Amino acid sequence: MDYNRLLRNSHIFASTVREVLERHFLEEASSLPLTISQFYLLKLISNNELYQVGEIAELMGVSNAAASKNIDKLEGLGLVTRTTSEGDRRATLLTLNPKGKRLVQTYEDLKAERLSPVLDQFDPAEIEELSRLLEKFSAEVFRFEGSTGDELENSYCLRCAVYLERDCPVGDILGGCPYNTLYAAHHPEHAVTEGSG
Amino acid sequence: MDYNRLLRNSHIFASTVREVLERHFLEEASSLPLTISQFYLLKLISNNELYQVGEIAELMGVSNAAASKNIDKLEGLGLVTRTTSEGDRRATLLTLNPKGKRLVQTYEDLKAERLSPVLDQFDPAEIEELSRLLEKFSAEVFRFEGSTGDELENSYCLRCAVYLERDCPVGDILGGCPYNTLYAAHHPEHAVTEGSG
DNA sequence: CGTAACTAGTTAACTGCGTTAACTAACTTG
DNA sequence: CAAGTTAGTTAACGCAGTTAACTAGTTACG
Repeated sequence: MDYNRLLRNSHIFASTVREVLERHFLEEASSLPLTISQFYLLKLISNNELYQVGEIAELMGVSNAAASKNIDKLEGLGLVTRTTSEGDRRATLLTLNPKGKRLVQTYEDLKAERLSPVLDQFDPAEIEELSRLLEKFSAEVFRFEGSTGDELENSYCLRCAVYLERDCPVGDILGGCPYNTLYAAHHPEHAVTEGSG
Repeated sequence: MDYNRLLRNSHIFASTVREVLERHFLEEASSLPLTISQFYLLKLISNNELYQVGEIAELMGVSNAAASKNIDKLEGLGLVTRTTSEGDRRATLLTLNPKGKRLVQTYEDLKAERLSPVLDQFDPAEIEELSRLLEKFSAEVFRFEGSTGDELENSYCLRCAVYLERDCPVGDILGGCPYNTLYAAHHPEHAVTEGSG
């Protein structure tokens, strides 16, 4: 049955992404005992240095306390550095150490290398179509979730900031993705204007 | 860039499946404090009663101890019942109570209802194509993982038994999916013969 | 047959990551 | 400048997983 087949393949795909692309490739790229979450944190900082602890917590969908403890660990491993912000001395800014930069790069390189033969099995048109359908499915799910009465904003965190581009339709439906909001705050000169989604 | 777009959409899709279809729909279907894993356990039993504790542990990719503790919890909630096997008095067989059956059914109904308007946004041909591409991607990832020297069998658990059909190409590549193996043990009369893909 | 080796399951001690609540320090407001 | 707010850390706890030790039942074989 089509419906069951789609559900099964969706589950298997989701598990494959998490277990192989996210967990296993990370384990291969580094012998450090990092969880997927901790590596996300690293990637977030590598995308945009000078995040504050609270911003990181929001992008990861966890409490400040959890973010702080994860940062303790990454700092202990020599991957990131805390600096007190000059402008607001309560705030702690995060930067990536060379060791952290190298780890992120090693992971990205390994993933690209491992995925390359996989993607070679697909037509470019198939890749395009898969991308489109994945995006459409996610967007439609949230569109209808939003119409069942629940508050959509802040009720889900897909931890998508790690991969997010500024014009992400799923993020838009989710009620202004936090990445966009923070990006706008960090780069006021080219904030995403509303309605551009 | 195509590659990044595919990675981003894959991550978002994977998170959507996990956070919405698996976690949120479950929370909506029941106020019981069940984790996704504990609900999988319930679904496994609902697919095939009389599993043993160790079989459940293998299908879920966790230790016997963890499976046993999860069963404690489900038993405490009145969802499943342990029975000592007649044939082998060391073994504990698991059956679903009416309350457990109802919970699984409520979740399935709710998921079908919520997904129906989502799927209406797609052509049947698009659904078909999405299913095919999801399956192909997962299968190709594991095919190449298998060729990098690591032992494939037992190194990943996608917890796919919950959704698995008997002829799953991903399971085959993973080195004989545990579901098939156990299915054959439980139903020797129509075991999947090797080479049947 | 009867002991040795194995197997199924549970329990105990521990780890790791999350939570909320309490706290400190710094900033803002009037 | 005192009152209230905000950023971050720390403490106490919960929950799900692990390995190791244990109990009880089964199998193999001298």
